[in-house]
Amino acid sequence: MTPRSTPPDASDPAPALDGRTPTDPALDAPRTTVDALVQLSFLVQGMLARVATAHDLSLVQVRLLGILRDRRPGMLELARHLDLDKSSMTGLVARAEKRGLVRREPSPHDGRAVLVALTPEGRTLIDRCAAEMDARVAELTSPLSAGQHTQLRTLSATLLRPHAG
Amino acid sequence: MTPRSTPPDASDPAPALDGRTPTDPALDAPRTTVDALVQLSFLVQGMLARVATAHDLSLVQVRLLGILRDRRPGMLELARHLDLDKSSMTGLVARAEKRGLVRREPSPHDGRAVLVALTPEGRTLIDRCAAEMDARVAELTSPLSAGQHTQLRTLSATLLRPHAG
DNA sequence: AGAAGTAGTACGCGACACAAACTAAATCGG
DNA sequence: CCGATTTAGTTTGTGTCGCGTACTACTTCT
Repeated sequence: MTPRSTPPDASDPAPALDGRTPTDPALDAPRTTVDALVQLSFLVQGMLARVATAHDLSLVQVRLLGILRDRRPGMLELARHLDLDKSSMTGLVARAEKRGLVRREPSPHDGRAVLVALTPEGRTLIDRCAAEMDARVAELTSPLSAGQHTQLRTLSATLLRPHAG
Repeated sequence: MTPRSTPPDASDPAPALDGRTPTDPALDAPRTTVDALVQLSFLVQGMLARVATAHDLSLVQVRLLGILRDRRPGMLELARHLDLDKSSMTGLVARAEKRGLVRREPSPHDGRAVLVALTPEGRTLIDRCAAEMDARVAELTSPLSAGQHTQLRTLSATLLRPHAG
């Protein structure tokens, strides 16, 4: 009864990659680990997106402000963090700037570069938004026992570790 | 050494809600369960999005085609599944139709309704795409032991159950 | 038959993302 | 020091996406 060393279900034919919640009345638990991860990611992202739009922000803008909480990067570094083209940053930052959430300042060391920083209004907004997101997701995990919390953190760490960078 | 009964970290002040992978060299494991879930969701969604764009599809289009794999819903039902406004469906389906991935047919029972179905080309594409997504995410979970696979499925089921519907 | 509800579309708007072309500043090789 | 190259960022144009509003056509209720 040794656990087999191959993942038990990676070749299942029809994973639920559409992000919908199955409507089957009885057995709607994910049948494969892949399904579990995909469905979970859609659930979490949906929550985050809902909170973001409640604050009149897109998810990308939340990520932008979130990065700026402890950094003052240039446009290119921002683009790398957000996995966007540099040309996409211009509009993104411009819109945030027009709303007074963000400030552009010239780099002291590089005449080409622009540093992006949170304004006090931006900080207030992202803090409020992050707190609410935290609350929502915390509520999601509330049915878990303390041991399950630990399990989930451990599993996530294992999955995230090879992708740090 | 009994595990405490309160969730250990739900009130941590600064969760990494920006979806970036921490760049700290040493300790980059998520410190809270919420962080773990959020980071994981961004990682998975990023993978799915990359595969989708590799097939010249958006994530929403993949979800659309995914739903149609085993259904032939009307526009309104599609909108409900995708959490979109019904007016957003028109364009979405129209673009997919223009690419020959999807077919609109009148409902036999309701003169107003339109049923949306996959074309053979659409089925080929979504199958290929889903298989690749499955492979990517399966690769992500490959460092997990068989027991950890089960753990993750169980945890996900617990988290997803209250949100089925 | 007439009133009310429902399914879908049309249109206008803005956000978002990319690619390609461009400007300006830094850096490199000689 | 000077020209060539690289780098940071913007501009412009195109297309997707999503919403709200208004509209049409068909059903359903009474």
